[in-house]
Amino acid sequence: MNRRNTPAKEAVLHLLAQSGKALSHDAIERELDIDVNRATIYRVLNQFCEDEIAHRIVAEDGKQYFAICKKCEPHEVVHHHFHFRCVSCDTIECLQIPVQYAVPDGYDVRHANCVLTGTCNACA
Amino acid sequence: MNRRNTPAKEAVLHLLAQSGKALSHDAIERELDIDVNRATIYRVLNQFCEDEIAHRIVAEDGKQYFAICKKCEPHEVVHHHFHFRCVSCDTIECLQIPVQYAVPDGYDVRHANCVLTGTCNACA
DNA sequence: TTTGTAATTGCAACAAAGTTGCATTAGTAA
DNA sequence: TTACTAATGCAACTTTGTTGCAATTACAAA
Repeated sequence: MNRRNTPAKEAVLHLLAQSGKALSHDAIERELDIDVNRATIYRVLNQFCEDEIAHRIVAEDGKQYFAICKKCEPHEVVHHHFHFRCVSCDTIECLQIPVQYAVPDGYDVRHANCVLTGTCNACA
Repeated sequence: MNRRNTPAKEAVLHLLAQSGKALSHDAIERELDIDVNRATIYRVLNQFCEDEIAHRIVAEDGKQYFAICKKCEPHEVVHHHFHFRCVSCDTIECLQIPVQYAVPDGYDVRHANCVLTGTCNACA
């Protein structure tokens, strides 16, 4: 499936890159300059994840958040870092802190979804 | 608000305790011996979390899972351990592995939601 | 430039998870 | 037994995310 460049993709990509944070679908829809249908935004975001342009985090609110973080560009085998959700400013950011663990024998970890919640330094 | 003992609460509590895993609402509804309304199950589960009898984990599927784990009974200030979701047997269990991190200055962590995903030793 | 194909989009309908208002039922303390 | 109020069931609703389908549109090839 060849990818095509479209205004919707460009706008979402730009927004994610420029925000530097993990954004939920509704935040993206709200902050986008142009009008893009909800379904389209989801499709674009899912495609970004498929193509490993962005990664997806599921927060405690059960919602998906999408982020592009340069630091994890060279996708490691276990490209996992903590995320921080600030309850005050309601944003999620990627922390450059690797998730460290040692699982019991026989366990095979393919993915990690780690979100810390609290207040960030800007809101302290 | 005084708590009352009811068949629904007892059944859910017993199921959670006996399963030893983190269960989603629908798994609970399915495995319960008695019929309990969906809304009631949610209310019971939320109450357990409020009373710190159980804890809630949100997995990558965006669903809430509830668990009672004896090991974390004496609720530490930061009572956080990893959870493991096995994609093969579709269960979530509490790992007795503490979540370790060092957040940047000014960040105040109140809660952690960490789920590792892969295959467990039973399914390897 | 023009054209053809398939990727993309919008719309509407849908599914799943979870919550809530309200009337009824049922613990439990007095 | 009684009275009070917590708990329940039901139905309606909200939110998040997905999907089928017809209409557009990006883009490579002619």
